[in-house]
Amino acid sequence: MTTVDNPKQNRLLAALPVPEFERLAAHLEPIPMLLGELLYQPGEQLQHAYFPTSAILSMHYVMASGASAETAGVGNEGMVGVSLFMGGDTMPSSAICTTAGHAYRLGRRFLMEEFDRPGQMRSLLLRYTQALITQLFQTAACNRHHSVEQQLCRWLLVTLDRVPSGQLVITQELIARMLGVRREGITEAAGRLQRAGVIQYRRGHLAVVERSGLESRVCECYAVVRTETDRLLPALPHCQDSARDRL
Amino acid sequence: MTTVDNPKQNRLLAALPVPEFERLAAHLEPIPMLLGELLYQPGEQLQHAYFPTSAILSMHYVMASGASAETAGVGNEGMVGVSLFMGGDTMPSSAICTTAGHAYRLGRRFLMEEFDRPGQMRSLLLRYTQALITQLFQTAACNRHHSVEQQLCRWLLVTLDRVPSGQLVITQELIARMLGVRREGITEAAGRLQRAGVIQYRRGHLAVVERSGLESRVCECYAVVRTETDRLLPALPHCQDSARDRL
DNA sequence: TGGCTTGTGTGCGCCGGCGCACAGACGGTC
DNA sequence: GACCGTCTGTGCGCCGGCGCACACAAGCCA
Repeated sequence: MTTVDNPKQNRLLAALPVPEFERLAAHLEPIPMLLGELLYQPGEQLQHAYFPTSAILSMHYVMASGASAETAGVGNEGMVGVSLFMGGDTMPSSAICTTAGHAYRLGRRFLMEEFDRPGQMRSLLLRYTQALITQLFQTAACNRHHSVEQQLCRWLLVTLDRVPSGQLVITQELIARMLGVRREGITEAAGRLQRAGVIQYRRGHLAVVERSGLESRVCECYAVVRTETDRLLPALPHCQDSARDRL
Repeated sequence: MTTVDNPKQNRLLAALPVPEFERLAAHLEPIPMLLGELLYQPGEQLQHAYFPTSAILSMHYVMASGASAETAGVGNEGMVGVSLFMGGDTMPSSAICTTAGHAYRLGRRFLMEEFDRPGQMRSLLLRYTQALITQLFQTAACNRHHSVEQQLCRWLLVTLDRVPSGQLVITQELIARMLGVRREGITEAAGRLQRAGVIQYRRGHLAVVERSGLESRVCECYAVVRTETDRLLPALPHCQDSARDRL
């Protein structure tokens, strides 16, 4: 973790004009996020919004039967806690950390104050919410129509966009739980990808070797969400540099 | 259609305080909506927001393969056009009318003006957006884990909430396209429901005979969305009366 | 009435994903 | 180095949903 800890690695925070950023900066707390850490549970009143920089968070729904499904992932392009400014306070979903890293959190009160003030923050948060809605739309359709292998490729690509090194620390078991499918299904699909030279893995570690292999196998859903997110949210300034910060 | 045409049959419009409602009322146009009518297509800039009173609208995603899936339905509790005030203007989905009836539309400019003004409208629209997000979450999870029969029951219950008479004009073919499943799958599931005395249908007409039968077969998703929507949005005043307007 | 369109019922074979069971392999720990 | 928990590979049988094909019925129109 040699990454310089900087709120501006989050696309939303980085897009704020100086005065708004300064106003918030005093209240942003850097928080190390651990794998599996629970941010909120269904119906729980959130006390903070979380803006990931290097961490990856995930919004889940756990069914009565215990089966679960990730419905949206959140990386440095977004935040967790839309219900704070949407007015509902709570959600029937939960959020956990799926890749350890850093995030900044902002107290509920400060977020609301900034949201209610005319300025960039509100517009950014709403645009992000629309990107989130797009992701949910696409996940719903993808769950209905696409194969486990396609969904695995999509998940890998999304994760790759957030972890430029392509070195993931994750078990097949966990990926399966995120996608809401069987662990063996992931073993098989990942085996095919490995034999094709697209990825390589060993016990809890997965490396993407050939991104283009994923791109040729993935369903359209990846591109739709990515394009829409890029359309809605400003890019990180010098994003290639920040991607290299870690080297 | 003996229903009195009144914007206040829409839960969002009905919840506005008098001055805000009056300000908007001048710009609300009553629009008859026909079955199958297309409100917008992917990427198309919406010129109006639509607030259904008796019509039912549906947000869809159509995949490259032609397969489609309804991701959210919109009745008199909501509106179509969140992208207008979320700031993205367009969406990668489309919306069509699935049950003929009435809606009120509001020009883009008036909606934005009202949204930018401090008042109830913004808060209501945001709370509705959160309800929509809940619906998308649940649809994604439901598509992953639940059977066609359960999803059919869910769809019928949601529709029933919006068409209190329980007399639907719809073909199995159309239901199948909405749920993104095979027509034969609906025929089989509907056949089981009919044999159990829960519904009754003939060529393009479907009547719910015993609501409790649907409730005992449906998955949890129906209740989650309904509870959350009721929590987030104010009820229609005298809603039982308005439900009886049609008799 | 007859003929046409459109919706519905049913019977295949097929395949993807599930649930279960168990063997092997890896990588920590003592 | 031996041990053990965890992760991964593989082989079943099963079932739900798909795709296709075709028969039949209902309603519409001439």
